[in-house]
Amino acid sequence: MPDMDGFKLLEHVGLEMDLPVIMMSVDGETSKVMRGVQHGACDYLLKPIRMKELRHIWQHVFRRRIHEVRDIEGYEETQMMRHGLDQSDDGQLFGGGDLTSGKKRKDNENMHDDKDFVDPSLVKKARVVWTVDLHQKFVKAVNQIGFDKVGPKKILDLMNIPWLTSENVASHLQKYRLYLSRLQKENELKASFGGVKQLDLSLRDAAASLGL
DNA sequence: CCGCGAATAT
DNA sequence: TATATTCGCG
Repeated sequence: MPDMDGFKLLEHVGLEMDLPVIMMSVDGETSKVMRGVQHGACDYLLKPIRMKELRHIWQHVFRRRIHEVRDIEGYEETQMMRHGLDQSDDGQLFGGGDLTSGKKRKDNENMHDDKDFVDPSLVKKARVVWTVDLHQKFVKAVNQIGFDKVGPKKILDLMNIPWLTSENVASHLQKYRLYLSRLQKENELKASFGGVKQLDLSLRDAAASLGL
């Protein structure tokens, strides 16, 4: 990336993609690390990264998530301002029992022993973006089937786009129908009350309430 | 169980 | 607003 560094990328991701970010760099300068974390990175790991860190990398995301939840719910809990610098190898990423001195750490969700699997609840499924291109295929399929017989499944098949689901199509179809009915409604009104301007709104409402 | 689609949620 | 998810129905 000739014209972008990790920080700029971090900014873009945070702004446009809603993905958790963990920065990695050989540069351990405190200011850089803080900058990364303060700008939304879940953590900042120093290279070379050790296997243990990698194995527990999800905890960085999870820890941050817990903080967010607690903030919202108004928990106070004095969490030491720890930015990413706890390079302490397997260093208790959750700050072990140290912070909450004395209290024993119960089997919190933290204690996850299941090593290697990423919590699916942390991974967001990408939203489908209905680009013009995609929409055109959609419309094409709809017309090809016939307005009356359309269903998400048929459309999906005709569109032939593997990653698309029938739910995606169903959702879009719902919107599409609303859009069409809106057009139709306007046309009907214009047809019967052509030039009338000021009364447009009240007439529409009257017609609607009468079930016309 | 499946496919829909209206309602509702995010 | 755009898209996702839920839920009752046939």
